[in-house]
Amino acid sequence: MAEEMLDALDRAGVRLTGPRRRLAALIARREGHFTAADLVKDVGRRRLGIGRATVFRLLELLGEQGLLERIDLPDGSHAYIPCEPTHHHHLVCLECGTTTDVGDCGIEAVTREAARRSGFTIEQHRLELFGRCPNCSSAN
Amino acid sequence: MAEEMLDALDRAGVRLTGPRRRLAALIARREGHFTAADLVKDVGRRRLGIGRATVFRLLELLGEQGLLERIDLPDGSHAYIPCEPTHHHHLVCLECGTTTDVGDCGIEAVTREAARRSGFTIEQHRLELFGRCPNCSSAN
DNA sequence: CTTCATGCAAACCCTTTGCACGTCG
DNA sequence: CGACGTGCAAAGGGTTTGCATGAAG
Repeated sequence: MAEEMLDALDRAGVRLTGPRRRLAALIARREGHFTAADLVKDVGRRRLGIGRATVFRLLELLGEQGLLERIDLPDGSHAYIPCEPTHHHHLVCLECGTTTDVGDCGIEAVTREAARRSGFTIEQHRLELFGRCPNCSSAN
Repeated sequence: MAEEMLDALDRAGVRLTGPRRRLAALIARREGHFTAADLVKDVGRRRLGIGRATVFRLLELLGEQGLLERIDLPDGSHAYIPCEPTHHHHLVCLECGTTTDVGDCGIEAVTREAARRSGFTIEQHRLELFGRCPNCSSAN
């Protein structure tokens, strides 16, 4: 997973520096969504000596490559989730933070219908689903 | 429109003070989405002597009443749009900022399908559609 | 060796909070 | 009059930027 990221960065023509390798490893070992602050904390805890700026810069790079997506949590804060660079939507567990991707599920039809009703030309859409993952639903 | 807001605030038991009346008027005369900063600028331009804090506090109040919704633009920034206090989704014109509400459009089926595939229990969803409104599509 | 990346700190937003004063009902 | 609302300034997060130094190819 970390390799996948590094490969993509390599293909994008950016340098595979030490900080980037170490950060990619940190991201890969995360589960579910995480915030930039989480990563910055990880970096500090492990005394990796990587600066805040570098963290944000790598998050942006990975976002451009489609390996990371920034989502907006219901409380308005931002989080990142690792994902495949194909079109999809996110399911976020509100309890443990786990995320899953789902494919189309018929949303095309919804956007077509909305376009018909409104007269808009729809260019992009964002669908985020929040709830409880199988684990957290049954634990409850 | 401003009256609608004031009525709702009244019903909610908050005081209809001068600053709140003036702010409601400013919001009512806006078209499409706007940011908190936009409102703060309006306030300054007209020398209404209303503080930043009051703007944010009213935005929050109106949000609680369901008359205003905070949406996340594709660039990650936050904006507010006036809307009806019923469940719906937003269509945002990327060119002029106009917004429209659309009702269900079949999204229930989509969430059910996503739940089935993933095993998640879905508690809330957010769908935002971005594109061009009839005006801006034809002008092009 | 040249270009690109880094760390640090400071700068910048955006939003919230504390508090003394004003005002609505 | 008493509770609630206000403006101001300061504090607080999160994110970006400027710049001298360091590493990659």
